[in-house]
Formats: sequence, C-alpha cells, structure tokens
Amino acid sequence: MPAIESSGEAIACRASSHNFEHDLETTAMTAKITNLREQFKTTTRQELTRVGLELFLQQGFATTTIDQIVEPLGISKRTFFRYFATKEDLVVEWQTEMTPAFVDELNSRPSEEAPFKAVSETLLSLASRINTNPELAFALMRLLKETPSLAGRDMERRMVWEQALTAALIEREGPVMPRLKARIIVGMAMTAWTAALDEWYADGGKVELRPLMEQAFSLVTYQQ
Amino acid sequence: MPAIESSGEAIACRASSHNFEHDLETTAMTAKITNLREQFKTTTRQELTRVGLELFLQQGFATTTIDQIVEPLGISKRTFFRYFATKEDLVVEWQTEMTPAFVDELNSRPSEEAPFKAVSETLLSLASRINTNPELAFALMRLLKETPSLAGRDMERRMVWEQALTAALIEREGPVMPRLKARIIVGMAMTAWTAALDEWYADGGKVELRPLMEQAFSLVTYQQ
DNA sequence: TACATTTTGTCACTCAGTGACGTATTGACA
DNA sequence: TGTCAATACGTCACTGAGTGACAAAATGTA
Repeated sequence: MPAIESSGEAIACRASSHNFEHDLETTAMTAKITNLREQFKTTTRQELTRVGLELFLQQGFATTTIDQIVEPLGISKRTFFRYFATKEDLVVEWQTEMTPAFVDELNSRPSEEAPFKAVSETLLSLASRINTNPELAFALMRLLKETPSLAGRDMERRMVWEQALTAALIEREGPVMPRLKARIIVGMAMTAWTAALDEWYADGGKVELRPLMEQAFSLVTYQQ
Repeated sequence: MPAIESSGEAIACRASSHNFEHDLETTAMTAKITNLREQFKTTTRQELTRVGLELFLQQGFATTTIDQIVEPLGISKRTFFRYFATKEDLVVEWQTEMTPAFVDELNSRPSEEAPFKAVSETLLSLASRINTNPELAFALMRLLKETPSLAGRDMERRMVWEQALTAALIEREGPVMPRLKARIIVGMAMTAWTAALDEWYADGGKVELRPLMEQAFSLVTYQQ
C-alpha cells in the first residue's frame, strides 16, 4: 500500500539541483551512504506513484495524462517511462511487488497444516492490510474496476500471485503434490478470496472483510 | 468513397470471401431483403478478423499495425475503429461473443444435476470446440500468452464468463443458492478448466484435452 | 425519381511509448 | 581536489493507437 500522504520534499530538492548547488552539502554530509543514487530513484518512484494515484483517483485514469503527473515534480515525460513501462504500471506495480511477501507468508505456515488451509491463511493475511485503510482500498478497487485496461492488468496480477503460490506450495509439499493439483488448490483459494473481495466491494466496502473471506473459504471447503 | 475503382475493389474483395460469394446476387435479385447493409458489415468484420489474426499469428501482435490489416481490404483505419474499439478487440471479441452460448448450454443441463457438475459439463462442451482445430487453438493461445495486453483482455473475458455463468446458476437454482456460493462454484469450475488448459498448452497442445479437463474437475471434487 | 439514413474516407489532432543523442550528476580513484 | 567512467536525465523527433468533425458515398424507402 503506497503512502499517498507523504510530502514531496526530497524531490523538490532534487528538482532545484539543476539551478542551485545547495545539495552539495547534502552530498557532503551523507557521503557515507554509497547508494545516494538509489535513494533518489526510490523517492522519485514514490513521488510519481503518489501524484499519479492522487490524480487518477481525483479525475480518472484515462483523462489524466503523463504530462500532468510529471509536471508538478519537474520531471520529463521520458523519465517517467524509465521508471514505469506503461501508465498502468504506476497503479499495479506495487501489487506485483508484494508477491515475495506472500511466498514468505506461505513458507512460514506450520508444515502440518493442510495445503488448502495454509494457502487460505496466507491470503487472509492480506485482508488485515486492506483493513488498515479501507477507504483507500475501496477507492483503488473502484479505479481498477472502472478502467478496462487496469482491470486487465489486475487480472494479470492475480495470475502472478497464483503462479508464485503454486510454485511455493509444490516446494512445500514435495513430490507428493502434482502440479495440476497444486494449481487447483491455489486457484480455489484465490477464487474464494476474489469472490469475497468483490462482495465486499459490491456492499460499498462497509462490512467487515475478514469474516466475509472466512465464510468464502469455508464454502470452498465443504462444497463437495 | 472518392475513387470508384477502389470502391469496386473493396466490395469485390468482401464478396469474394469464403462462403458469401452468392449472397450478393441473391440479394440483388430479390431486393426484398433489407439487411444488405448488415451483411456487408458482417463480412467486413469477418474479413478484418481473418486478415488481422493471420498477420498477428504470422508476425506478432505488437509488430502488426492497423494499416497493415486494413490495406489489403481497401478499408480505412478510421473504419477499423468503427468495427473494433481497440486492436485487442479483434482477437478477443469473438470469445466474449460466445458467452450467451455458454449460458444456453448451462440452462439446457438437466435440472436434477448438481450445480458444480452442471457448470463443469458446460465448460467441457468448449473442449470439443477446441478439439476441432487444436493447432489453431494452440497458436491463438500462444498469441494470448505472449502478448501482455492480450493476456489482460483474456483474463477479462474469463471474468465475463464467470459472471454470466454465476447469474445463470443463480437463476437455475433459485433463492436456495446465495450469490457468494454460486460465484465460488463457478469460480472453482473455471479454475479447474483454466488449469487444465494451461497444462495442455505447457505440453505443447499434443495430449488429449478432454481427459485432462475431466481429471482437473475430479481433483476439485474430492479435494476436501 | 427524390429524399432520409447509415456508412465510410479524409483530415487533423491527442496521447502513449520509443530511439537517439547530448548533458548533467554521481561514484570511485588518483 | 581533480579526473574519468558510469549512470541518470532532458530534449527532440518519431511511430502508432485512437478520436472528433465533416464531407462524400452507399443504401433504404417512397
């Protein structure tokens, strides 16, 4: 979850470095940090996502141009596309980036836990993240659903998660678990998860998410 | 159209397509059939898909421009976008269009059949369609998988099918079937179906598809 | 025949995305 | 501190998808 409310001080400093040289002392003071370059890149990336999401949520995805995102930060359009391959990536990339966290979560589940249960609990851990800022999650979900190109990328993200979790599940269970079976277990859990999330969205994001998900998982469990 | 000869060429080209050669004469003779216009539009649409898919399969999706599709048919780029909203639609639209056929298939299943079984059989009916031309199906699937924007649209198509089948299942089962449960049953069946299709693709599209799908459905059935 | 409707082509335009090239910034080493 | 290679950025020019506006052509109807 990106922090939209963070201020853009660092980037302002960077933008002014073209004309002034006051960041020289900054370099002198932080001379120990070797990857100053990486830090700049990280903040630039964060600022781009912040401004981009703000504009998208405010005036829509299609009606917002790259120039509008880039202009208040004093960054060129060309540079934007050095950080994000497409306009859509600005919205969905941070979701894809949390894939390893899911795999870690699954790996940390007790080994005696049943496969489906382990995957379900892994996915449930995301529900608590959503719960920390339901309004933002709801707004982002609306953005994803109302923008066709973003909806497609969101589905793609789901596939990435499924593949990663499938691989992790096979790793976890060993050769007893055939690939097709692993795929289906993960797919079922993801189906329940998505269904619950959609129901939550359809109700305006006002009900409790976690019990809804638990209900969905239980439906999968004893449905045949 | 400004040039007469280009107009004649275009019509001749459309009329000479496959099985529509005789339609021109019959409509000209009877003259009572009012939808000559509609017929032209249908053939134009078919020709665009035919040429487009040929080029996409031959030289790739991204490297094929709309002009290349449109040029051999004597149609303008602007007209292309009156038939298809996006370049991607040329590939995926016919898949979305077969949604009602699925719903009909589900509705025609015997009413005493269990929900999951009915949905599974509905999806299995598509396997036989794929079986009529496995090479083409495989090539199309490779196209969908190797082109990110198409992969996204393909996922979107899956969602459309899921929603349509969910609605049909609720209709079929009556108020006994809550929406969340219906979603999950359909989602599970679709998960198994997709997993089987992916395995089939991973094996180079050479194994028999139907038994693979039946195996996938059976895995869902006795997995918990 | 004449007239209304629909379809199409042309033109001009916006915007996403890319390649090439020059410049500015940074990191490491003298 | 100065030098130099590597990296990051800006500018410019370009391709291609997609759209709005308007005129010309084809069709339906009478």
